[in-house]
Amino acid sequence: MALRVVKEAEQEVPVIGDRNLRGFVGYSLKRAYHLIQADAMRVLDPLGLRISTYSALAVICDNPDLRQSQLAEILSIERSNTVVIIDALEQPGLIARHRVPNDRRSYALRATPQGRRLHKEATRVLEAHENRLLTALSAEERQLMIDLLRRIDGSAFSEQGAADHPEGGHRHERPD
Amino acid sequence: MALRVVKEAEQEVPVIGDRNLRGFVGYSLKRAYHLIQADAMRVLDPLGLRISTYSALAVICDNPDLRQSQLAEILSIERSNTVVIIDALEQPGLIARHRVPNDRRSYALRATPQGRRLHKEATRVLEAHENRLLTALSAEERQLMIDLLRRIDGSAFSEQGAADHPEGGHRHERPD
DNA sequence: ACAAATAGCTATAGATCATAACAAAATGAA
DNA sequence: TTCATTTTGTTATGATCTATAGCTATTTGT
Repeated sequence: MALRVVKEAEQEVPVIGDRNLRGFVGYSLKRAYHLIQADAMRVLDPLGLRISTYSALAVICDNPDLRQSQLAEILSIERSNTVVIIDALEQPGLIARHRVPNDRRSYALRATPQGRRLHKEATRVLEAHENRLLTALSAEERQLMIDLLRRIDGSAFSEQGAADHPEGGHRHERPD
Repeated sequence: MALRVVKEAEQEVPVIGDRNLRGFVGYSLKRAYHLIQADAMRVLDPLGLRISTYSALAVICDNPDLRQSQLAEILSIERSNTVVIIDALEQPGLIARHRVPNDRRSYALRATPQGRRLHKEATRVLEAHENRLLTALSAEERQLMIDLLRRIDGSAFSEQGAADHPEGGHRHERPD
């Protein structure tokens, strides 16, 4: 399964692999994310959830009567993408779109009892999944990692970010 | 500017946001990766590169005469996906597929002078991009992050199978 | 009253990754 | 040698997540 060394003469490629790429945070980030994401997908699949639907369900459970735009902002995704996610949660009856008395445009999202139950179970499953994948890190190191990661995407806005990007920045806000 | 507060009476949703999701390393990983990936894509675009093609170009530059399967293994992607990436690099003349004397199945990948030049420039651009996005982290913290991340995807194989490399690397092969 | 902003929605596309199946070539064993 | 197996590159296809543009209905603000 590892690479087969050329047994013949051949040119004997001196492999240094991805050593130089490793200097980039983004590269290691990508590799680690890919591993975790694939396994999370795997363990969520039997529950009928994907990563995006689990995240949305979790936020909705924790923030009753949330609007779809608020959900989009919390998860840093586009409003348009929340629609299909919400659909996927509403269809099996995990959440419900309730009308808001004073605003007929928006919906108040609320998890159903089944939704809350599934969320609980999915959370357990995901905690087991992280414990399985992160055995190489202590609890302190995991928290440290979370803190470091959070400082990355926290600084996207606070560090004079959103104001001076006329175009081509990370878009979460439309100052237009 | 986190959440938009409802201006009217409304139900005043008490927003706790994604606090519970933040307990998962995977969630913060995803957010941070998404930010970095989007910006990396943006800065690579004018050079005609995507993240996947840059990564492949970098590995090919550092490992002359690499085979496509080896590239796949180093980058942890499927062989089938290397094909289109290699195509995208070969078409503008950044790399070339050379025939291998003793094995007519495989190709020896080698970067052209233009490929090496573009790789150098793209690397500078990406370093600037990381310096811009990671201002919240010191150099030591960035290295710490890389180390922590690497321990995640390093442990993916030592878990049960691949009793190969104790040394931090990935699974390549034995140079001997 | 009416322009502007907001909420949700549809359609579509790009990027990454995985899987299955295939042909040509190399390998290994009978 | 023959022949089954493995390896290499390849094609086709689908899943996931994300972004963009444009649309309708509603609300807001002047």
